[in-house]
Amino acid sequence: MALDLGPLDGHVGYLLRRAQLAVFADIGAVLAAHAMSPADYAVLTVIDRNPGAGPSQVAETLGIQKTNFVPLIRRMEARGLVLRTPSARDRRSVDLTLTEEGKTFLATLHAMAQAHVDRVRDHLGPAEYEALLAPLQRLARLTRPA
Amino acid sequence: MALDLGPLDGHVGYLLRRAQLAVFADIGAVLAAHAMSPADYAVLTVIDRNPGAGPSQVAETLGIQKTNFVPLIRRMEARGLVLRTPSARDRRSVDLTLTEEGKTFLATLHAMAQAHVDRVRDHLGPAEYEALLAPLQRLARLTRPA
DNA sequence: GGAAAATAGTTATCTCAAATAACCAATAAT
DNA sequence: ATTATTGGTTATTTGAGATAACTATTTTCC
Repeated sequence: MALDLGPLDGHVGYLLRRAQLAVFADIGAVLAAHAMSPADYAVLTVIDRNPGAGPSQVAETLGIQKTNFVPLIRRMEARGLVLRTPSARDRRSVDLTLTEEGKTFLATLHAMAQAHVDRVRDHLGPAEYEALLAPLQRLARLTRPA
Repeated sequence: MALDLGPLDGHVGYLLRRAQLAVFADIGAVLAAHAMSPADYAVLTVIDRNPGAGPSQVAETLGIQKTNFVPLIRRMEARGLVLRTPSARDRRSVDLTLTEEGKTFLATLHAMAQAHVDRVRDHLGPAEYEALLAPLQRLARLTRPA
């Protein structure tokens, strides 16, 4: 049924895309059960680790455009997971923090994410899994120099 | 400037997404200079390797929905790169082949793609690059069992 | 001290890839 | 022969991500 991919199945870009789709299909389905997207999960995680950071910082860290960040963070606020409080230092700015509910919710998300990562590691085996992470991190960092 | 990613920077899914974006930024820009998308390139490559295959097969092989495949292949046809001829065996079906122009064009695309892959390999070093491919292929294959 | 430039947040809008639904003609299945 | 399936297509929707433009503040620096 499947045709010959030719040089494609040795191309990093092609493989990265297909691998990413496959992995996101799994984690995406898990998160969707809680009405969360991978981006939502990432945002909560970063806010948890950097309480008081502003939208621009969080968005830039995750490679999200600040303009697209607005509806996302508003959704999180509306769900009672995130607090947007005017910043004391800079009256233009907003401090983002997780609510208590946000923190406990994120904890369950982390557990699910860990289970997902375990599935991936099991599928690849520990050695290949470890071999995968370093180059991915190296490549991922390429985005930042923007 | 960049905040703490917390557990995120060890998560395969997150790293895959960022790495894929970084890599696609490079190859995408290269291809865009010839008014091609990565998907366009992949389609030409598969047709070249499997002359006479039909739209459904090509689309499925690449994980593209057949309905979204239509405008793409029509664009390639309009550019004189692909031939859509009625199939002899099955009168519903269409045989896809590259035109001569399509073949020579694809050859230049392959050269550019190879230069891109070389850049990535140089960035990672040969060892890490090789270590990356196997697990990616394993993960990419997960998509197929659909 | 004050004009000019940069920054934080926002709204509104656009583009484009991917998903859904519905359909026809032809072939395969029972 | 009737039914189900398959290959190709149209039309439409959804959703992510990009662009433009604006306000209010803060920073820069002459």
